[in-house]
Amino acid sequence: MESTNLTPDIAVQALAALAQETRLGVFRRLVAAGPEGLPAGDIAASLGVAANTLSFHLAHQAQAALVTATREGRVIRYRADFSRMAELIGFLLADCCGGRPEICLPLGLPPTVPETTDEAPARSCCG
Amino acid sequence: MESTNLTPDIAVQALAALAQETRLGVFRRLVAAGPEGLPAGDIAASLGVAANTLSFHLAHQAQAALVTATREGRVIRYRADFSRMAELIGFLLADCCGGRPEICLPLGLPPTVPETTDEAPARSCCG
DNA sequence: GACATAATTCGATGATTCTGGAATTATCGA
DNA sequence: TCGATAATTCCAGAATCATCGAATTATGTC
Repeated sequence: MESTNLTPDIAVQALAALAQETRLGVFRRLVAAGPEGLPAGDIAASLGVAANTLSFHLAHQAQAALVTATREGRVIRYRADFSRMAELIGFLLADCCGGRPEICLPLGLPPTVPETTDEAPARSCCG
Repeated sequence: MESTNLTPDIAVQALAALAQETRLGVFRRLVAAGPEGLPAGDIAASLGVAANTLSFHLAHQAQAALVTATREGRVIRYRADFSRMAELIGFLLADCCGGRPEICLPLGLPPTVPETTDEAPARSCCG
């Protein structure tokens, strides 16, 4: 029942896909955009970088499986892939927190599991 | 009551301090070493890199506050700083998980908060 | 088919990073 | 003080990365 854990190699790749100003900006915007994601052009405009520069970074993130791309006519829409992010965080908690994940989970920060597990508002958003 | 959240700039710095093969190797070894940490020389030997190369990477990680250094005679001992790692993970959960941290916490992975929320068992272990 | 738009790939350039040799600093022991 | 050890800083070279202009591919519209 392990949540498939990343290898260090893959973890490095995923970390590198976020460890740069433009790239973290891209990802945060995609996260903020939610399930709809954003067209590549919108991200580029929002960040003020050239379209080809953005493609360069998106390619990295797609390679790392942190984002997905779907063509919609002339537009290519990007979305954050939360499952990969979960794997990355899982790796950090497992491998970088001394075997005690709880010491790296800011106390009471996230309502890890809200009192009522029944209906979480977040559903298919991050498939 | 926010757990001091990292700025994107600082988060990039912390991510970059891990997003490289040698550096992630360093950090994982420090984590595995536990509270005792490791002398710089031991890390270098364990990773098979030159001492000066290791210093270069350790400096990055120290700058990012992910490791701490204490001199012990001729040896300088390094330790992983879990509080910084917690901040990093906190940032990722808050800013990169669509406002719903739980979707990035591999289900039932860590016993996030044991049944009793009052007393956190993990304490001074990690400075 | 011809044209316009969205995005990527190609090519080049400047900047940054990673690495290790050599020199330097700090500590310990005799 | 001298020598040995641990680690860092200094320096240079090679490699990688980030950026953007130009060309290319893919799609939609007329």
